[in-house]
Amino acid sequence: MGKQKRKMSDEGLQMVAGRFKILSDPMRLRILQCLEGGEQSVGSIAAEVESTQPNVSKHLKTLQEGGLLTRRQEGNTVYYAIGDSSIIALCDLVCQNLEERATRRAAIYR
Amino acid sequence: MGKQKRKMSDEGLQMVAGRFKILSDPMRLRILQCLEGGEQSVGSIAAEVESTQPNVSKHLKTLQEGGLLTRRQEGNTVYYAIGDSSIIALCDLVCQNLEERATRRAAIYR
DNA sequence: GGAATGTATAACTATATAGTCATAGAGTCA
DNA sequence: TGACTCTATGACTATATAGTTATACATTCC
Repeated sequence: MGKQKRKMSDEGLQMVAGRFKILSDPMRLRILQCLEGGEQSVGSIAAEVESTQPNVSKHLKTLQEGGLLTRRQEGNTVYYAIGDSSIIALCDLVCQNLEERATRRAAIYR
Repeated sequence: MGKQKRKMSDEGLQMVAGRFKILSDPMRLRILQCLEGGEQSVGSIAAEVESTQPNVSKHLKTLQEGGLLTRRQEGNTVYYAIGDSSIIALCDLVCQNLEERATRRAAIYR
């Protein structure tokens, strides 16, 4: 019968949806993009994404609690880094897909 | 310098975030899962996901406008189907990742 | 101790949206 | 035409959350 796919449980769906939800905010994506270059402090991130420190702090918490970031405190400053590189791959996949769609659409209206 | 990654534009980030947002709801994931078996009518979907017809209709609209579903009307009934199979791959990726994380965590507490 | 710095949090506002119920639209069939 | 079926939409409620401002907390340095 080929690959038989079982339906996911409600908790499973909730978890997957939650994962996507974390990635469904432009500011959080900017933060992730910002951390692609490597570990960075909160203040440094806030400056780079051009947002306020409290706002960035909240997003960082969301990302870390979701398991996407690691947190390391050194003295007074806190450094965050990407803790799950598969996330970047995921984003790239979506980007690629959107680009394809755009290209196809452009081709139609050539 | 290896692969030099350019920062995405604000619109780009918005688009990617929007894509993730569509997938960030358990009911919509259930609907997608329901359509993995093939094209189905609105009523049939509503029954399978155990929700009301108006609610399912609204989610279907969201999914279709996001380019994830195709819509086909035959007489009185409307059939939706998965229009972008890469979405399923995306969900599977996340599932896989979550399972790995769970397994790893379980291994720690063995 | 006290000032300064870096981060987290609490309170609040504004906005978005999932779900429900009622109803409109549209197609089919008698 | 009228009854019936299937889908879409409008109005509404409840809930979640992004962003802001002020402030607490913690660490370092004098």
